[in-house]
Amino acid sequence: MCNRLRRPIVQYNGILYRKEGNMSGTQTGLSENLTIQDIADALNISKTTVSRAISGKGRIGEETRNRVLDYIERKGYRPNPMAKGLANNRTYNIAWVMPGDSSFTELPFFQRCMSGVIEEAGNVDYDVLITMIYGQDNTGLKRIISNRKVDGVILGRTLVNDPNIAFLKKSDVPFVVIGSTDEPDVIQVDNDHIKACRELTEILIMKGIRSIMLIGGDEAHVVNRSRRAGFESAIENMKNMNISVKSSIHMNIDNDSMTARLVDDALHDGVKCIICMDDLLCAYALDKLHRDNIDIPEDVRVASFYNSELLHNNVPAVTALQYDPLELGRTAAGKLFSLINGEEVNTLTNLPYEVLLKGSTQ
Amino acid sequence: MCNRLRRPIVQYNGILYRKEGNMSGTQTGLSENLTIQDIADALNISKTTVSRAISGKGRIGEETRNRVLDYIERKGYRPNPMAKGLANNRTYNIAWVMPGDSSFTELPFFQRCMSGVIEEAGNVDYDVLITMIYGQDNTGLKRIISNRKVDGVILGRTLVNDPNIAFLKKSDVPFVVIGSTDEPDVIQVDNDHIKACRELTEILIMKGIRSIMLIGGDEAHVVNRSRRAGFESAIENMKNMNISVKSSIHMNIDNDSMTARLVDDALHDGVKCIICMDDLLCAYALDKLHRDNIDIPEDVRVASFYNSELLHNNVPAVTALQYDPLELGRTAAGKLFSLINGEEVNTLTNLPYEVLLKGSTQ
DNA sequence: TTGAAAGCGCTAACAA
DNA sequence: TTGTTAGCGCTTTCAA
Repeated sequence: MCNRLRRPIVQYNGILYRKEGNMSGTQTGLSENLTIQDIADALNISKTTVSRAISGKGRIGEETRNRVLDYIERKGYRPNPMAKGLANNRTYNIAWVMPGDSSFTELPFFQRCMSGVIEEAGNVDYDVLITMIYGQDNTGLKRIISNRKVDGVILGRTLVNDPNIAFLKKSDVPFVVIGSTDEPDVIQVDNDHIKACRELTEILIMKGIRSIMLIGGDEAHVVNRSRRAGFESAIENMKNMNISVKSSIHMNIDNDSMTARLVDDALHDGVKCIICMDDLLCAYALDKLHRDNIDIPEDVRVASFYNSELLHNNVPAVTALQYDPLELGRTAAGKLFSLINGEEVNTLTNLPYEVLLKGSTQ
Repeated sequence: MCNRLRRPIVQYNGILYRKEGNMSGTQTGLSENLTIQDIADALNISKTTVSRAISGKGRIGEETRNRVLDYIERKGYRPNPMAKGLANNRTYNIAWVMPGDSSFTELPFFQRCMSGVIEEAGNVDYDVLITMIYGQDNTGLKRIISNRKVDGVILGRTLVNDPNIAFLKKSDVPFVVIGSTDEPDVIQVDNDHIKACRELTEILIMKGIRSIMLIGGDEAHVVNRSRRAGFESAIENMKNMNISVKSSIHMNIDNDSMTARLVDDALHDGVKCIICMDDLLCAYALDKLHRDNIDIPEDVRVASFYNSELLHNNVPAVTALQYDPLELGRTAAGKLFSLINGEEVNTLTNLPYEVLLKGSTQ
């Protein structure tokens, strides 16, 4: 059951005759598995001409082209991607690579990036194949590459000394990363986290805050290092302006109890502002503060270096940096298609960000 | 830049000679783009023989086969999927279709199902192409189907009168749905929600609860109708046993304020147990109860027809039904590959569930 | 047990 | 402007 239709081949005297036309009066109203040969036969022209009409490459008479295009339109012809792929050495697929650990996979960030990638791919009739990296295990990616299942790859995030980047560089497949890396010659699409975090931190300090705690995530992730660097650079800048700020930084925090403990410490030490590197950490911190009936912003201010739905229902609204992951995905895919088409692409692209100043730091 | 290697074709006197061997001393240690012809040449046998050694089909000498397999192993040969696909009329890809509205995409449920699908696909050297349905808009799915980019499709959830199921049935592409449907002849993988919800409801009633409110989601989703049916059937059963239970059902609830209002009503009406159809609704309800300082289970008991991380941090722990989405994904993919290989597959598969009785209904 | 050759559906170089 | 033909890398039929 469920076999695709195949044009019947009829055999007489050991000679193969292809049955003319196509056999389907289909339910979808589309002729299935029509080939350019069928079209050529129907219009009394050659395959080449049909191919030219479709691709737009090579000279072809205006009238002939229209005849072909009309016919194709009417019959709902779609080229066979396998055949095209074989002839062009292309798959018309790209890969989207994202972390497989559920704590990351489920972050809206990656979902949105992926949507952007899919959207952009659809525009050029490409599809998106998905694979996950589970910790160190990138067998999925390796399979896809060595099987030559895609024309390019988008890496959803970057690690410090990223083994996947190293692998992709060697693999000779075009790729783009969402995020930043020190690795040279890698096409990167990112937000300028250093600048954004510096800006937000400086704004808070300018508001008079003189004691800040920064709660940060896994240092293996480039983005977390960038956020830290932005924060530190703000503190440094202020110092140069003779504004001295007491600050502490706590990295590699990844669960609610660690966060709660830090929040306790902060309150105990008279910290006036807690900045969290991402939405999840911030949600943990807010949770803890609410449980303890601490008033925000009266008792302590709170800000997040990444905004998301997780923070949307909080009262008061949370000051945060806002990015557009959908656009990151779209842009990365756009760059990748340029690469695939052999165009030059600049290495670094920074997308804009917004600083949302809300009640939590009033 | 970044173009794939192509074997150089050298032309003398108008005759094309393919340059022997392959040109790469590659960084990956794998010979790239080796073909069966190259292997045949190297071993002084024919393409056909090589093909036979690889596929295992057709007669071939033990020794020849081993020579070929050894060579392939050493050189890291991987067949070109485009060429194989063209010859076999296969793509070696399947599609995973899930709702694109962010409120759904981001549910852990779909992520896990997808992981299961990807895992199972990897086992048979297939890859997973992803597409999303945005409300009524299934152009992505249509593109994939009419472009013949996949050998089969897995639909991540079912709707009442699902237009995607109708579309796929007409399309002649094998497909499996995760969820249930009234549509005949559709391969379905699901949990028995009716039975599970009936069971949990009956257990709660047996514990002495005589007034229950059910808060449910979108009735366009088959799963929500099933959960409702299970609940109703429990009430009915109890009635037949002369246990009369006061109950109310509220469907199509999809945000926190609607939920909060219902919780208010429940408390006002002396409802003793609030059951939510899914994790998100339950999280909304718990939020509201905590804000109002209502004691669980003393003042009101709470249960959920779907367990997830969203409920894990609640105190007390929440009574809920538990499923294994990863296994749903794996199973659905397994069925799909059977279909693709022309095997018979039974239409209905129900995976097990667990009833977790926790503190929230003590 | 092995090989020659045709075919999958498309592109592109060359000829007309 | 159009057609002929070879080729992409694999499978499969038929013959040896």
